[in-house]
Amino acid sequence: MAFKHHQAIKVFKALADDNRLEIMEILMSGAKCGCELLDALKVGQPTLSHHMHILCEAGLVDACKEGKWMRYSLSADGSAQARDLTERYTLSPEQACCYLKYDDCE
Amino acid sequence: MAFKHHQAIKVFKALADDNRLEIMEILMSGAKCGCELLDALKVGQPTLSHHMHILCEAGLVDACKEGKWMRYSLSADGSAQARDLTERYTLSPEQACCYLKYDDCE
DNA sequence: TCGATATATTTATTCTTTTCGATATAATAT
DNA sequence: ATATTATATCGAAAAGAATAAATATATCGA
Repeated sequence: MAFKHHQAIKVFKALADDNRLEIMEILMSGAKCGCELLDALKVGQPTLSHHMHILCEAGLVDACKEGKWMRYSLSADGSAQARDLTERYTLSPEQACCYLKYDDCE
Repeated sequence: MAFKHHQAIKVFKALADDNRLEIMEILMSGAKCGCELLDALKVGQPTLSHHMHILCEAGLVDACKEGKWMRYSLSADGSAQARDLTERYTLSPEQACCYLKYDDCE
């Protein structure tokens, strides 16, 4: 990949899927293992594994092995990065007020 | 589409592409017409048109016709929504401090 | 050690997205 | 009117992502 906005794409892509957003929402109530997530979603086990991989690669989710289980939890760093990236690529409220809008537009 | 997280997906998908992030960045310096964007990117005109459609549908960009040109500008509302959505699906700093992390993890 | 459980990997399939070429529309200038 | 410029739409090709079935690995309990 020779993307100019490499990390941003990784994070936004990770968030651009229904199942993965559902996973993020579930993990907000606390860490979960794969089988708990599996119960909550309508996907097969290999598919879940794939989604978790993408969320972890993006840094949004931390995973650690606990015996037989994987313990998945939201990453504070990843969350902070996602917020930073969204701010970087959108208009801040301060910018917005100086941002002229033509009268005959909209 | 029967997505549970419909609007979030639309916004994150819109942001999950290198060319579109580049467009967002360019528009941060002020409104532009299509041909200006075309000069700055390495894509053909129909492709640019497609990307602008996606950004507009997501609400991130406003478009209005000015004679022969389209005038594209960042949307303050869309930007605010993108920030809200990112916050909704990630751990807030306040949550983070109450979010236990196991010692033997990481 | 053997069976059961949790997860990952591989492979193939399907669905979606990106891109381009060709063409259409619309405004402007000559 | 006609040519030119800016943009949109259509159709197809190519690339990428999501899913599932089959299989592999690793841990735990009997």
